[in-house]
Amino acid sequence: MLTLRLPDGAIREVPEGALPRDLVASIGPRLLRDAIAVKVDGEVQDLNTPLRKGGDFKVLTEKDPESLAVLRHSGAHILATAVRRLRPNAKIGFGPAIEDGFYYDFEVDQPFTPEDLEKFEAEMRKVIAEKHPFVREEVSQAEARKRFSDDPLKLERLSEFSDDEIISTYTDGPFIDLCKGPHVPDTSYLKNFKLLHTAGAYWRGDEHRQMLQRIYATAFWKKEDLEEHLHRLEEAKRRDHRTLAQQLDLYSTDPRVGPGLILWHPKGAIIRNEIEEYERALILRHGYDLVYTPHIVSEKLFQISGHLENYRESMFGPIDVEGAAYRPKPMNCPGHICIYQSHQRSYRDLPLRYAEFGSVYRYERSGVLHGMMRVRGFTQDDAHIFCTLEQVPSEIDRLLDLCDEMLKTFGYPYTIELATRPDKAIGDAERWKQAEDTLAEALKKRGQAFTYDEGGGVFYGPKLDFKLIDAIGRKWQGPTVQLDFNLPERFGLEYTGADNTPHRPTMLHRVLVGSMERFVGGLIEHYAGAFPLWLAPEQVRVIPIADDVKDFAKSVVERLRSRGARAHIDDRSETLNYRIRDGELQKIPYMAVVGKREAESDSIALRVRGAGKKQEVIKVSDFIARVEDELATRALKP
RNA sequence: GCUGACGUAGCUCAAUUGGCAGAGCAGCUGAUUUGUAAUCAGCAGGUUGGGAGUUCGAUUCUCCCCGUCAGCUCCA
Repeated sequence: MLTLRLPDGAIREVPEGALPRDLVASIGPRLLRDAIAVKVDGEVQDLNTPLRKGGDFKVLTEKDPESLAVLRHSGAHILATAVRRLRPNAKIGFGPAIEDGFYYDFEVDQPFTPEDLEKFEAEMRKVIAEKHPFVREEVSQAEARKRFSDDPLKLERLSEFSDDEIISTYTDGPFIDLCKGPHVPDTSYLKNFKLLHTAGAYWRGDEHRQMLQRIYATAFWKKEDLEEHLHRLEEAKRRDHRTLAQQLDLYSTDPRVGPGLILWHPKGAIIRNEIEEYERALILRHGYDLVYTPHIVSEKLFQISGHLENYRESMFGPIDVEGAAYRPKPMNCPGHICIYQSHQRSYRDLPLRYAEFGSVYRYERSGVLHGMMRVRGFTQDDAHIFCTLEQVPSEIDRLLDLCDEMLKTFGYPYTIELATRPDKAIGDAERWKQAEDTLAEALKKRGQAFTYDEGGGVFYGPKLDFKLIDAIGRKWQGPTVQLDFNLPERFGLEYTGADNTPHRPTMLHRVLVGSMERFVGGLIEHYAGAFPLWLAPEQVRVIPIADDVKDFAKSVVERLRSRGARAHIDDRSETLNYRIRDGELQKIPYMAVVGKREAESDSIALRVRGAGKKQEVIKVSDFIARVEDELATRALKP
């Protein structure tokens, strides 16, 4: 007998092998109707899988988040069912639920076209209407091989099962799949879904193996949720930094320059420069020293650092200089280390914090390049902190302050992950544990919530990853702080301690924005191109209604400029409506319309971006004060 | 790098089965002097991404290269 504990504390005893369906029915017929699956001892299983263990027992309905993954996984089977009907020769790969939906991989002679997707979707609706039950069977290896004799990909997976593993198959009408489940009771449960796109995907994610055709799709319980999801995809498209950057004239690329290399236009450069100036002031306040290091350096340096050994394939090739090999730098750390080593260092010098907006070049495979987000040349706001082991906690504490201040300025909420020892790691386990604990301690001490990213650390040390959450809820890579055991060893870094003997300093790598290119790209999407005043390339556009107030308009521009605002006049001989529209499309934060009335009272009719016709007439002096205040505080909103 | 799709004026897009490459916006010139999201007219703008091939004839068909996009893989 199995003992099951229901959420209300009630205890049920059922014989081993009993079906959850029957137990749910005995709790209530209404509950059975709503039941999608059950959770036993923390594990989700479907209603028709025999119970094998006792423990906490919970019936999952549409309300439980776990049930959505079950629905989506079943959606993948239904997709495969439809594909198999229309393309009987398609070999099936895997079809799991993923974060926002599900996919299924097929091996086919002819790749899928968008028209195919429409047909598959129509066929899926038929399968759904036919209301095939998902039937689970547990079978022997031999029986399974028979059932999947025409599916080489499944046979490959079957060969990996150990003898004591349960092999289960699921059928829904005409389709059978090797699958451990769980599934919804029948195909009619899938109501709100959409096939999204196709793409190639390597079999088992291995680029040396054949490429399968993947169909991505999504599904939700409620129609509104599906629509909201599709709307979110639209919204992401609307905010695409590549489109917005073109409209706003922020950057471009040029095949003559080379793919993945960004040309910052004047307006984009203003944004970047504002960020750099802000950050420079910020880090000077936080005790950093600014340094500069060369863009190409002798390859020998990267032999010492180990970059050549570990990242050779993503470094640009050597440049021959009088017989010596030089490389564009992929990292700034070796240069900073050389500065450290330019003197003998005392414990009194530490911590030393070297910061640089360092441009680095990394070879990225052509297929991964993406706007400003993934490029071959970018500028890191890089810094390296050299300190004693004892100073690490206080340095981490400082860094957390720094990151928090910066992320608030840009209006990003964030979460923190502590990435621990990866499989491929140097240094002993003891040291890793100690370093991880140091980081965790520093976080806990200030009551900072964080999660662990097990095995996510870099080979030379654990790290803290800040994940930014943007305006439409997407996560982005934010600041990172890494502890490094490797480079101080490799370069033989030393400082003289109070005991007059040499000691090895500890090194922290940290970036705040990371790649300036990626960060600005992210900001474009976060703000949907409508930058807060301090970042806006053009902050105020002054629009004289007619030529007779042009001089007054010019004086308004001059007064704004003299207080540090980026103001321009739009005195083109276009209609007022035309110029207003242009200003809105360019997402200018403030438009100051001036006519006779304003000129006579030294005021402006202020139009705030996005506020439409709502406008107020204010004195020029008041407006300047308002702008100055907003700039000084780097206000996110007017 | 791989799979698939795409590449026509600065931008967004047209162009029957292979038959003189077009529009809107932007630009320039002129007129218009405007009270809160597109004033009117004229002009100019192209080796149809590059190269080769098939053809009487290629934006259209074939091949190679370059680039872009969706993914896969990768990301110190």
